[in-house]
Amino acid sequence: MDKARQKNLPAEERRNVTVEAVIELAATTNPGDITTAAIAKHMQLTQGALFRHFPNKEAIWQAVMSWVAERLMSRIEKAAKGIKSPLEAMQAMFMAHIDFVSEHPGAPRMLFGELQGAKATPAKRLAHALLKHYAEHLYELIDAAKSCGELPSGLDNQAAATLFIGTIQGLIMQSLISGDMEQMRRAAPGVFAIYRRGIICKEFEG
Amino acid sequence: MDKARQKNLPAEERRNVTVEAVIELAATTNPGDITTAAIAKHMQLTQGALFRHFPNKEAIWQAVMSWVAERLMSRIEKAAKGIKSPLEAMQAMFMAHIDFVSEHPGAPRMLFGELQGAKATPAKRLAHALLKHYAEHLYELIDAAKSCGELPSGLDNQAAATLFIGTIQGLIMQSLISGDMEQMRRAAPGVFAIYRRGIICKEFEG
DNA sequence: GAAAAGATAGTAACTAATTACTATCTTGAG
DNA sequence: CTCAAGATAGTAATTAGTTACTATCTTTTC
Repeated sequence: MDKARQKNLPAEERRNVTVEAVIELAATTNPGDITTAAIAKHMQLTQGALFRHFPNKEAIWQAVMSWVAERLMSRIEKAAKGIKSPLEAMQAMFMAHIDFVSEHPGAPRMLFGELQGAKATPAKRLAHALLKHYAEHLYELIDAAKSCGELPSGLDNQAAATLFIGTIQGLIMQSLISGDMEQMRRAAPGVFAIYRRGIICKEFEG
Repeated sequence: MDKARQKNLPAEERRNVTVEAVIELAATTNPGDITTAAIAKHMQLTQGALFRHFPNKEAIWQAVMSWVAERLMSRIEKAAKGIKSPLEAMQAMFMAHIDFVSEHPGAPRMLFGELQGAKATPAKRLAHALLKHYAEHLYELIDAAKSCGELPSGLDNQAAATLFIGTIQGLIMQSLISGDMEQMRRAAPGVFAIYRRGIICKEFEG
């Protein structure tokens, strides 16, 4: 089980362990402050040994972003799958996302940290692709909901999608700040209920 | 005007210029990557000279956080002042906040960057205080809105406040990611409209 | 025994902070 | 007013400590 403390792991396994180590470290450490030495120490390895499996630090971050993108999207798509009502699917997607980040607090921190950087690293490109993929999925659901009358056709698609993602990002931010990831799980249902009413309700315009 | 390129500024003025330099740098650079050398270069000063006005780097960050807290809160309070309707006041507050960060993109980056750090620096304490102050202001407005019937008494106060702040944070995040601060200004009204309907609307429960 | 994985011991570049020295401004005595 | 004396602000060079990365030797595994 605890591959992290094992020695002489095959290369691919070692790379996986490295990615997990980074995610774990990112849960409590600012991503920019995570050094290769800290990563190595966390997996009971010497610092130089890391470079047997990654050509440079950037490659490690790329691997981490891939990990996050794959796991997050698969979780979300699995959650929404098979739900006929688009609105219900959106809610399931929302909750699955919250679940994921409360299990892996380091994941959103890596994402945000990477996206905030000015320079266009390969890892940043991966993060961008993830977000784009996410938004497309959302647009489809919103359009489907309009088609079947679950959402009013007059709803501003972009605002609705922006607020969906923004709501999650806001929840994450506030949990990161308070240091309590459970807070996010508790607050999520009430917060989504407001969002839901906001996009459904046709009244009170202006 | 351009005090930044002037030499032999009085100490207080030089400190102000330093804070502004940091905010400007933070607009395009990850706060953690801002070095004292970069700050000094941006104000046409030698690196060592900075430490004639600040005992250490942490003191610079403290000064920056104070700057952000003062300016942001004064803007918001001024915007809400004199508006009788609590709901209208909330909207004015929202827009003032968006205005502020689109003028000073570095400000939220410093805030988030500092809050994400694990260790409790003095700057982080300032950031926490700002957020607490902000939330209190919000709670008062929500309660007032309930009292005068603008918001339903059944509304979940905490969820409403969380989503208010979260919505802003989400908008900021997405603008930071796209690198276009104007996007935030454009998206803000539509996004707030959804939020507004969400907290007003009593229907569609469950 | 050969190849893969890890340990050890570096290096060059960078960072915050310090220091000895210089330039500029301010002030008060003659 | 004037100009020396002190105060203030800035420079250039240097420090100790980190960081990503590398070269070489050792161990493990098949």
